[in-house]
Amino acid sequence: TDVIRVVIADDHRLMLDGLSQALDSLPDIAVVGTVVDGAELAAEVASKNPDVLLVDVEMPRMSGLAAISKIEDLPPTLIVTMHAADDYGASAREAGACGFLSKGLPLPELAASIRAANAGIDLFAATEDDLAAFSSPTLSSRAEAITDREKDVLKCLVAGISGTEDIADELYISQKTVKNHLASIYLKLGVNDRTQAAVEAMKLGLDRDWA
Amino acid sequence: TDVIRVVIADDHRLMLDGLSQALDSLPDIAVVGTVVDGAELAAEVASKNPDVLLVDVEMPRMSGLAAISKIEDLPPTLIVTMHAADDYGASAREAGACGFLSKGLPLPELAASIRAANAGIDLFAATEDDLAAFSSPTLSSRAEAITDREKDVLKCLVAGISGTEDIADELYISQKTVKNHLASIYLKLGVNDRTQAAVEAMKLGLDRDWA
DNA sequence: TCGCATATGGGTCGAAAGACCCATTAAGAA
DNA sequence: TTCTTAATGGGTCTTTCGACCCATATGCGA
Repeated sequence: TDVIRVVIADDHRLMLDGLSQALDSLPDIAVVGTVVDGAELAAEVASKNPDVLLVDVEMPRMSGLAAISKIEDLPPTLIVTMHAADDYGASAREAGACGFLSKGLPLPELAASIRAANAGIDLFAATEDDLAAFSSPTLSSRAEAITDREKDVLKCLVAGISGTEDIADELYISQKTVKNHLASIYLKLGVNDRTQAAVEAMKLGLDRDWA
Repeated sequence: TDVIRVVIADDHRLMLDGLSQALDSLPDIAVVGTVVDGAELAAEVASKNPDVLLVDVEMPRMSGLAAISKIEDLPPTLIVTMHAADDYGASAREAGACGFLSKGLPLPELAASIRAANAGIDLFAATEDDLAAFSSPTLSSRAEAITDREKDVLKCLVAGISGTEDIADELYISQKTVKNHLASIYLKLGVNDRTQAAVEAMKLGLDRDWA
């Protein structure tokens, strides 16, 4: 599995920059291009050839919907809007979009939607259960085996709680149990000590993605 | 100088999450709290005690301006808005804000504004030149003091070389010298062991920036 | 019902880490 | 020149870590 290449269009730089960096920090998503104006979108898509498009409806000069309807070979496209209502829902579908999202959505759900769109799923027809399947990043296989409690221990590590006793206090378990979880983490991540485990966890983005 | 602790209020989760992560990734800014509703802002400010507030004007239930006017001991506060115009400029100043920004602003300029606000500067009275002084991150003074050789040791840590002996072999120095460098790193980063040092190094972006 | 994995816990023991004391050399800055 | 700092090194001591052995309860799926 390769990273998902995304192009974002939004006239608000703060939204654009913020989203870019947030999505880019996910291990399985790469923002390969951004535009502040619907009129530039077609050219950007042509040159960058992204896997998924993220387009704001409300844009000066040319609306998001008008912009995407001008694009040939439109990649899976998600429309985002300020407004909660699906005022544009129908027209978004007509324009060729495969999903319609509110900016009120939490970031992890946007990420899930991007992964779903990339997988060719029509978000208009999808249920929440369908989306749930894409909620976690396509993790490296090793990390998938990490259990909930082991994640808690890793979270302590990246939070600066590195001593066995401190972790035990934080999680309300005995020091022995902490050691057991750590030993099991070492096995699964292929490392030898908690320092390497913490570094691996951060590299895999485990400090951002898990709940 | 310590990191600038920021609380963000915005009803759009995407904006909130995106901004949080983007700002958090800067070495000198930490997002310590977020609220989706103006009504919750006062409580969050009271509990988190941030250095700077970032507040969206447009919010349901309680507007950003109404929210901050209710807060006692208001920290330096920046108002952000969707609209380019300074429709609210005057009222923002009245409400106690020290700056008024459009969401059309690029992220680096927002960061500069946050640093300026933290320094007690009134953005309403500031010129572009004043802002320029804050364009680069106030390098966490702690990290500045890290010497070349200490950086080498940190690089080993984030590269998965965590054992004293392994580091010594990698750098062609004695184990004792490694321990000395580590001890000095702990002092400068304010941590107690190599695991926390590795995590801090990655959070500060030291794994990307140094040659 | 019979596993199997998860999560919890115990103990022992050798190796490693970290805290404290210290010295020497070389390079710059005052 | 003198003073500071970085970088190298030594020794000792206590605490912690990680490896290995083990047990018990729970829940879930075959």
